[in-house]
Amino acid sequence: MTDQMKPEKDEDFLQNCLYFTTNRLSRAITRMADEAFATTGLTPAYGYLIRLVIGSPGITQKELSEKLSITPSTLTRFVDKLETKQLVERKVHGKTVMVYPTEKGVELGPTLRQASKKLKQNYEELLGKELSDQLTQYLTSSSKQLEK
Amino acid sequence: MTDQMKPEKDEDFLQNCLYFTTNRLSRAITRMADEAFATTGLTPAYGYLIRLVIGSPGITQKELSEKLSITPSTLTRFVDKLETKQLVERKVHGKTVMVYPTEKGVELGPTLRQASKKLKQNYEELLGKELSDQLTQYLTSSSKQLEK
DNA sequence: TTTTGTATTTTGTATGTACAAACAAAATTA
DNA sequence: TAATTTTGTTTGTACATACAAAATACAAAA
Repeated sequence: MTDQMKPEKDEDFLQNCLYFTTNRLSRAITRMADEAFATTGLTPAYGYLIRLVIGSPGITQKELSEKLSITPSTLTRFVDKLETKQLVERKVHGKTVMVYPTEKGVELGPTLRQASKKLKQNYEELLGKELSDQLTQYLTSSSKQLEK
Repeated sequence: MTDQMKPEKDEDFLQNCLYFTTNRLSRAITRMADEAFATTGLTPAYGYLIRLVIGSPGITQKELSEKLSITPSTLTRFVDKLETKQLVERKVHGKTVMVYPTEKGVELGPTLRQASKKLKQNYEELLGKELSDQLTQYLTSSSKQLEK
């Protein structure tokens, strides 16, 4: 296993970098996810946000931003948009804001779960269930460690 | 191993979704990468682009967008900015554009490699070399499969 | 009660990125 | 050679996202 056997390719520094490879996959999977969610009228990020709200009506924005691992400012914009579409509503309670699903929001729940399911089927078909699961698990644990 | 033993948590649908987990890690590692590259005056994406140009002077935009797995339109914007900073220059050749590093660009090379190295050290410290390497490899092979 | 601190949210601004459409050059076909 | 198709690039526009600073509101101390 000498150096002559595996010549260093020019672009290896890309393939070996976690930053690059993560973002590369992010672009690919986001494309797939957008497609799978096209029928819902929402992008996947919003879909997941609504599902959290449906699952815990009255959840605060703080909690939402933590569960989604996005910054509070981003969350504010997301909720703004969902409120405009009348899928959720805010109730201010002192300095915290609680978010509730509207009836229309609740009705969207099954459609959203459906889209998630289709997305999962799509990528599992390309990657295999093994790799998908393994990768997903690694990603979660790595995120937790890096977020500290 | 019955259902009572592992109660489904509300937010499991997030943790189990490759779309979500990938983007979550993407946000975390991008934050780290931005820090590591702060000294270079460029964000990591631009840094890698320059390194490719230094490694293959005259590389076309098409090739660059393929190696970086970004769309041609995004690449155009990147090269625009690097040209403004006088780190690369374009030479139009028919309908293709060839990109060359300027002297200033070449000089930046070592600094960029340094930053990449520091980035890698940083995340390996948090994740361990094992996991980092394994994950990176999985990410590359998954991307290849999903990009088809 | 006023002040001072702290936590939550919002706003201003910037970046990376995509898609679709426009454009321009080259290659193919008639 | 003229017309058509393909390929590479650019531009317009939009979205997810972040950070830093401002606003808001409660809590604790003076």
